[in-house]
Amino acid sequence: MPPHKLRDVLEAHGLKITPQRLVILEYLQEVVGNKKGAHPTADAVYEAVEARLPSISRATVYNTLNTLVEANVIKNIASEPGVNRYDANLDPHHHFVDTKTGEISDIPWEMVDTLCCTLGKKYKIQDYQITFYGERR
Amino acid sequence: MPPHKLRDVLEAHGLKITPQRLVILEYLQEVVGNKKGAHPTADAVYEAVEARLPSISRATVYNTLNTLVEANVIKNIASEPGVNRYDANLDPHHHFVDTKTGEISDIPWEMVDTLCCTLGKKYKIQDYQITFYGERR
DNA sequence: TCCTAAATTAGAGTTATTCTAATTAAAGAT
DNA sequence: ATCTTTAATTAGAATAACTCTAATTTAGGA
Repeated sequence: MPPHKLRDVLEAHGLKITPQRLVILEYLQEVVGNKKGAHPTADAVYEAVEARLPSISRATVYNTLNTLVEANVIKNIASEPGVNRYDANLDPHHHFVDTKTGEISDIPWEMVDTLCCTLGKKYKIQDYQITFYGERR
Repeated sequence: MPPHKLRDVLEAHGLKITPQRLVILEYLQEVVGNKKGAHPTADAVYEAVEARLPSISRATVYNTLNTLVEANVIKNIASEPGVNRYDANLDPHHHFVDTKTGEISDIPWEMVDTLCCTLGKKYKIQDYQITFYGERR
């Protein structure tokens, strides 16, 4: 995604445009779809952006990630217990965790047949996330 | 579950029977199905068992929870990013996270209609977990 | 009862994340 | 273009979650 587009994304969500936010969002966009490194942890984001903007602080990375999640610019995913990962892919999708390698990949929404629901009577579902655990063939 | 049953569970999985393990497993079994406190974090388990066995160490709680997960006596659940919760309910089920209150409840397997899968060709699925986010009606 | 491997312990060490309070910078108004 | 205000950024301290270490205790088989 070109830089002016990134700016538009931030602006559209009422967020101030700063070099730190641009570089973090740029990185998150870049890794979407990568075989490795998609769904980075906060620390992985810090490592990556620190190379591009050496003055950046850890606190800024954490703050920015939280801000982006709250503004619905990125998502926060719970793929593994105790681990906090981020994902700039907002297309509806699920996740597949390779139990051998730990690699996490996206499962397109359409790949999983309609899932429904004796559920709607008791709960108002805002979102749901399927996490598959297994091995690639 | 009566104490001798708990012993049997540990024994059946090749684990030594210790007072610490009994009290931790007992607690985990007790809270299954509770409206609040089911799916406790390690710290919540520590707080609860420390009242019953004041000499118990945090390290033992962490070690034991890991041991029980590895022995498939309990499960480790990834309901929220960055949070590690434990669940002694081994019946197949999914989870519902109330986005208002944070309360986590079980969704029985049958409550969700058959979910399948253009998936089996590419992936060998060992397990999957659906996490619903929303509000109770 | 004895023996040995495994479990438990307190506390130190790590890692992940948040807080604090001072400094800097974005962007609307002049 | 400059000023002003408010929000963002910063380094480092603080906290939380978890693991490691090395000494001590204990379960359970011989």
